[in-house]
Amino acid sequence: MNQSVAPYHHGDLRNCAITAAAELIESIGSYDITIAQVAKRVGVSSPALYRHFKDKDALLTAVRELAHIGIMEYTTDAQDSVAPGTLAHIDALGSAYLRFAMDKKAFFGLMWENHGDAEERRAEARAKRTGFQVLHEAIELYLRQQRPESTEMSLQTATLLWSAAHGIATLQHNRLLDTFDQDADAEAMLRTATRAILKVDV
Amino acid sequence: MNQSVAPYHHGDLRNCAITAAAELIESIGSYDITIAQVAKRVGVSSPALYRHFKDKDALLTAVRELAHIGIMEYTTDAQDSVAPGTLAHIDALGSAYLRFAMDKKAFFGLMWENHGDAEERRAEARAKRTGFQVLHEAIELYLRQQRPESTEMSLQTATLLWSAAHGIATLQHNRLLDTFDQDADAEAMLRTATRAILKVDV
DNA sequence: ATAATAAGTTAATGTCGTTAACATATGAGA
DNA sequence: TCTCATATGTTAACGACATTAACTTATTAT
Repeated sequence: MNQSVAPYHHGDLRNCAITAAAELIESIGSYDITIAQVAKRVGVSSPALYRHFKDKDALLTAVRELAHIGIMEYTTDAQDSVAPGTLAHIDALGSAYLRFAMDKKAFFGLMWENHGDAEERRAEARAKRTGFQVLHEAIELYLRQQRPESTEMSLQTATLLWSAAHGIATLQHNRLLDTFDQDADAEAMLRTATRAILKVDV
Repeated sequence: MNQSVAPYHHGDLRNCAITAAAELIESIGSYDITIAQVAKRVGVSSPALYRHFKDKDALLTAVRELAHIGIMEYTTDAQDSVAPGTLAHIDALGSAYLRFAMDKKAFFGLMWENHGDAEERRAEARAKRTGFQVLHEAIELYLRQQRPESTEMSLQTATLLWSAAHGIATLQHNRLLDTFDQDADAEAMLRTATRAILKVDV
């Protein structure tokens, strides 16, 4: 049998360690954590974790997966109350992205780091692409309905809009938005960017 | 006398250490360096550096200043060949930003980290604001000449354009642009974003 | 010339990631 | 049920690192 979860001695150390690491990160607001801290939190010795993770980075990679799930939840929730392919839909996706970045600062920072071996990176790229697809589909639908002549640009448009959202989120994350413009409002900025990029008259 | 540079035993350890750290960062393509590595490069013992820097982060902060100077050079060069306040001027600034991000990957990554004590952070915020001012002024000039009715929006416009550039640069830096769109071209994207945000017909 | 101080040295400390060597629990098959 | 291979855990130990302590030497001001 090759069940992915093997409750031997501890029961489920691998998952507990991931959860503990995530909690730790959330509680200290930084992903600069220690194997020893995680081990202590689970009530196990540090080397025990090496039975389940190649190294510290493998543990963080697992936490990054959690973060991807987390942002996907924000995204999914955001879509519940909007009609697919509307401008409101696209706004809701952007807003979810910005809210996740602020609510879960440490996770947001962590999930865009890129360490890990090639295999881990490939897996993460897949997760990120999946998140991107949601935006891409919303935009493709929007363009097909509102600007059919631009439908073929949907991929470029989605990439650009994601970049804008990511830039706003990142700068806000680093407190730079305030530094540049005391009155900056991330959500308003993204709405402006969205309309400009989709060429909707404001 | 209180000369900021005091050439005692070594001559000018402080500056040499900063330079050595920068060279090291450039050569390994990562800002994950070690006090010992820097000390060795300068030919001095590790603790010697603590006569000049409160801690490792203070050294990295000094390197960040170098990085800011570096990006400012790209910016200044970019402005040499363009007429102030033109669209070409704004494009040149954006292009310089993207080129710096790719040419000096490690520095670009380092300069947006925010560690350090409050004092250091304040100093860095000033440097960043100075860089931002260049874009802000170019945009203000552009709007005054081309879209006088939007001149009052220059600060918001500059902040938004910077965000877009930063997002594109960051995603490219993390290899995510390729992940989303195989054919993504950062410069072309930024030009598109610029025109959309400035509401110039393409 | 000398005292104060600036700037360097080696030794030592504590933390961390990681591996080694060893111990024990679990499940599969005799 | 007994036994063994293996999975999972423990403590001890190592090397890298940031940092501090204690000590030494060079420079400057008097």
